[in-house]
Amino acid sequence: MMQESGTETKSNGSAIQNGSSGGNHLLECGSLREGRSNGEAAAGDVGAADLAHVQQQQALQVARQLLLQQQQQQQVSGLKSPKRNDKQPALQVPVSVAMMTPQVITPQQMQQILQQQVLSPQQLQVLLQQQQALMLQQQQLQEFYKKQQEQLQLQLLQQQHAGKQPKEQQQVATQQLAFQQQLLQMQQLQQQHLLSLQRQGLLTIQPGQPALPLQPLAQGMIPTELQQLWKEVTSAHTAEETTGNNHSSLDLTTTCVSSSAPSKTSLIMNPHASTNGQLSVHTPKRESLSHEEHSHSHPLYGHGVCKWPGCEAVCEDFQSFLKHLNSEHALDDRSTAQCRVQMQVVQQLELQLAKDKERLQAMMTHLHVKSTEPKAAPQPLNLVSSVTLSKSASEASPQSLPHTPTTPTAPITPVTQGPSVITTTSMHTVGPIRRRYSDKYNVPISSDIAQNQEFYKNAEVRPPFTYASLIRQAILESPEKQLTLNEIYNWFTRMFAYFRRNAATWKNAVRHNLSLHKCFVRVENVKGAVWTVDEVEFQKRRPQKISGNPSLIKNMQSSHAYCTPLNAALQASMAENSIPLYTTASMGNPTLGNLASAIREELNGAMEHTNSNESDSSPGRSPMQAVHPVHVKEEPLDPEEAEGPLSLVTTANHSPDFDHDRDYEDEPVNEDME
DNA sequence: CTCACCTTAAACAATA
DNA sequence: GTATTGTTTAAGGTGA
Repeated sequence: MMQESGTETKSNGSAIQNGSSGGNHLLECGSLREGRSNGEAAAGDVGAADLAHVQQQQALQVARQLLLQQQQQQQVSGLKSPKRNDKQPALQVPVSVAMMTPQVITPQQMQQILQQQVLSPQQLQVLLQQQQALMLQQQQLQEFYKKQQEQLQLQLLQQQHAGKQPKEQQQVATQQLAFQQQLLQMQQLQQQHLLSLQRQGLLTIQPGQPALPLQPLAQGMIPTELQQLWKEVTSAHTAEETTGNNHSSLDLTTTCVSSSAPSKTSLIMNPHASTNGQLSVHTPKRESLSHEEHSHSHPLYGHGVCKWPGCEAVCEDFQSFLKHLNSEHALDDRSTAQCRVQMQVVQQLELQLAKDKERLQAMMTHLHVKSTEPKAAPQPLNLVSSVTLSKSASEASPQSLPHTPTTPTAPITPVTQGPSVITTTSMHTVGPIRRRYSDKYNVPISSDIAQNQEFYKNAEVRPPFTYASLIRQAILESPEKQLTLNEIYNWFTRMFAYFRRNAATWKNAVRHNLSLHKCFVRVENVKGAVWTVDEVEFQKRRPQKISGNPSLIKNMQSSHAYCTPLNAALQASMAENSIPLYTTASMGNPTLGNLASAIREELNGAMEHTNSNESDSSPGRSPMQAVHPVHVKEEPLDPEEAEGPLSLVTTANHSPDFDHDRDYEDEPVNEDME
């Protein structure tokens, strides 16, 4: 205590400088307005998902053309074997522009929003959710990718065992490489586009981030559409097949002789190749025993249906499936072409996976989120910008260094671990900048704090609540609904990393608020004095502000609009990959589940506010969760209290969504009081 | 512009 | 005497 106060007083001067009110308010004001306008602007992009979808369609079209173009080109150029993936004359320039547009949306929106640097917990929640969704996406993609690989390998080996020349496979692989080259080209073009965006200031890419420029990699096609493409190719094949079989019916097959290297590389590139090879050692052609043994695990057979891409023929049993496989999917041009397309699908998925991984990493990097231990984490580069705060390094939260949004941050600590454990400590924030939305928008403080508990504990984010609200929350969380001043202090420091520094300032504010507001009642105790909350008094000041105020509702909506574009982007991102929208419940991580529920709550809250004015004063699930009558009141309430809107209190009941857990390191509150 | 609210700062007194 | 607690005033910012 003595120590603390010592540092307090000592640090007071500089602390005040750092957190000088004038500058703070300026910043706050700026960020607030920016945020709001941004939110509104973003609200206009609600259709981003649709737009992205349309663009995806366009991109698919272009991709088809691209494919054919490539085929023709290869036909023309004869045996030119595309070995190098890095350099290739650009031939489909406009294509990639079309293809990249959809993906740019998401990170761009994110960046724009993130540029404010003042992230409301909800925003962060959405971002975290997005990250989690991406992880799930990747998992699904990986599974899908595995399956495709298995199919592919099976087909290849089937052909091999059929005794046909390896030339076909070489062709396949060569084609695959060609396609890959094109994808790489598109990547490059996208990177160029990204860079141009960066130059225009549309994107803030921090120089220290190697991952970010790779962020929007080629991602034109989504698996379903690739499947569609597959079908198209297949049907085209079939059509031509009927007409004449001598000529290779598909352009794909006619080209590319070249060396055998490509086929190898194509196999090498796939980590599953070996296992798949093992798996498919058994020739489908021969109805061997081994096949029967593996009948249950045959990648091309499941649920009584042939899983050959585009087939879906019903096979009663495995035997009939084998017959079907040998008859319908024998080694011919069509199967070869299908196999090629399948390879492309796999390649595309691979790229997609890589892209999403990088995107995820870039997102997290941009958010300065580290999954590593906060304590060992090296300070960002820009820590020099705030030498004055270095004294706080000894305090619990080392990351107390504000930085400007434009400042390049940090040695990028690669986010290797799963993002589920997101330690946001590094999102040191802008200490003084704040945004009080919850008080005004009636976002329940209890749920906000509960759901963002870890966030507030680790990140030096100023909670968007007034001191009065926080104090009240602290008191209401206590078992006895009463706290000493010191216990209130402790609650602040325990719950919020932000309040682990500049103690003199905010402690003074706490005391000031306790004394100033009538809603805080000081109760003499045996051991001293405790503070309680007069809920009626506390609620009294709210109605005038909130109830039915259309502008407030508008604010509520605009604040809600923060989520909308992000959700749209999330959905767009999922739509990109034809991955169904995850229910938040499916997210295993409880923290993210909380975050998701927070989002839901916010949405619901917004709806409530737009729908009913009555619930404003005690909105939803009672914003001020526990409207417990104060246990003890020594002094009679002010006469005006009698005329207070008592109805406000009626709806409230104690919802123990944030139960007094425990770790009150402070001595328990004295129970007997005067 | 006004008003209410909020934050920060600071002076001061009472008390442990 | 010092630190803590509590009260009060003032100044400045924000948003309706």
